[in-house]
Amino acid sequence: MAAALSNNSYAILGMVALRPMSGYDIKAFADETVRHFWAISYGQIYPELKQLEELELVSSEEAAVGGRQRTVYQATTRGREALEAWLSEPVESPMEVRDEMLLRVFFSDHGDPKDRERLLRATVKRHQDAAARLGDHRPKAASHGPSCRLEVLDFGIAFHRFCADWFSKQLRTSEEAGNHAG
Amino acid sequence: MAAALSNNSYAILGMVALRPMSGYDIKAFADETVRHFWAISYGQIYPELKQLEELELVSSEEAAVGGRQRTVYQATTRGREALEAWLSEPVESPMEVRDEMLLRVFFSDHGDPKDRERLLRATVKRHQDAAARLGDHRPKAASHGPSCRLEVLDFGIAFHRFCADWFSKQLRTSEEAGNHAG
DNA sequence: ATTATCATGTAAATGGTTACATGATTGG
DNA sequence: CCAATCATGTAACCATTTACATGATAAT
Repeated sequence: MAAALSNNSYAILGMVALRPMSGYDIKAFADETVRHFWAISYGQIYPELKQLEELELVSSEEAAVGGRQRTVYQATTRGREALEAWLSEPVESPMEVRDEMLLRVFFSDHGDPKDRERLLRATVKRHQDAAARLGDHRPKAASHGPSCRLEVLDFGIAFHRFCADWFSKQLRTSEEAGNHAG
Repeated sequence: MAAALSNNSYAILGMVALRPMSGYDIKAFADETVRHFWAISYGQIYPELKQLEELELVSSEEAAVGGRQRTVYQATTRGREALEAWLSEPVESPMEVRDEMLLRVFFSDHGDPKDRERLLRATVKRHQDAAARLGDHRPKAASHGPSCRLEVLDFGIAFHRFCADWFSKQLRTSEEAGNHAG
C-alpha cells in the first residue's frame, strides 16, 4: 500500500487538473497563485509527480521541444475523482502562520522605541508590497471570468491590505505617543 | 564558534526576559500568546534553553517543589542586550502562511458546489472560533495595561475576524448564485 | 485509586528548502 | 558570446512535530 496522499499531492494534482503542465510549469504557476498560502518547491514537485503517476492519478507525455527535455502531466479520470473526494473531506489542519515581524513586535518594548517604529513601518511596507504583487497577477487571473482562483487571489490582496492598514494605525498611535513624550 | 541564534532562540530568550520561566512555563505561555503566528514545541524549547545558557544569555536556577523537578530560567544582562540588538536588526523572512482551507477553496470548482459551501462554512467557523479563543485571553493580557503583547493579541483577533467576515461574504454570494441556478 | 497536571527530556519521523548538477534554447 | 530562461532532478540540510519515556503532585 502506497503512502496516503498529502495535501501537497492534491495541490499538484489540482494544478495538472486545470491544464496539462510540466514540473517547471507547476512551480511557475504555483509561485504566482498559491505561493501566498501554500509554497511548493521543486524538491516536492518532481518526486510527487512520479508518485501520482504510479498511482495512475496523472499521466505523462513526452513533449520535448528540440533537444530540450519536457514532460507534461495531466490528471486522469481517477485523478479527478480523487481530487473531488479530497474536496468533500473535512479539513484537518488549521491555518498556520509564521511571522518574524509579529514575533519582534511582540517583544518590541524590550528595545528602542525608534526600532519599534522602524519595524512597524517595515511591516506596513511589506504588506503593501505583497498586496501590490498579488494585484499584478489580477488582470491575468480575471481574464477568464470569475473563478476560485480569482476569489483566492482577491482574498490575498484584501488580507495584505488589512494587515497594512492595521499596522499603519498602530504606527500612527505609536508616533503620537512618542511626540507627546518627546 | 556556536551556531548563530535563530528567531526561535530569540522567541525563547524574549519569554524569559519577561519573567523567570521554566521550559514548561514557556510552552504554556507561548501557546496562549504567540501560538497564532509562532508555534513552539518542547523539542525546540529544552535544547534551546541549554544553548542559551551556554552562551550565557540566560541563567538557570533549580526551583524544585517537593520532589517535583523544576528549572527556572531568566535572561541575563547579556541576554537582554542580545534581544535589543535583534530588535534593531532588519527582518529577514517574510510572513509565511500555510492554509489547507485556502488550498481547497482554490481548487473547489473541481468538486461539488455543496462541498464548496460546506468548506466555506467551515472556514468561517474556524476563524470565528480562533478569534473567540484569542478573545478569551484578552482580559488577562489587558490586565497589565497596554503592551506589545496586547497589541499583537488584538491583531490576531482582528485578523481572524477579518477572515471570518471575508469568507462569510463569499459564502453568501455562493448561496445566492446557487439559488438562482437551482 | 485514578485522572489531570506539572515537569523535563529526546529519538525518530516529517515536511520542506537550498544548493547543486546538468544541459538545451532564446534573446540581446 | 553571454545571460536569462527553460527544464529535470536529487542529496543534504534544516526546522519542526510527534511520540514516547519518566516521574512527581494535586484534585476528585
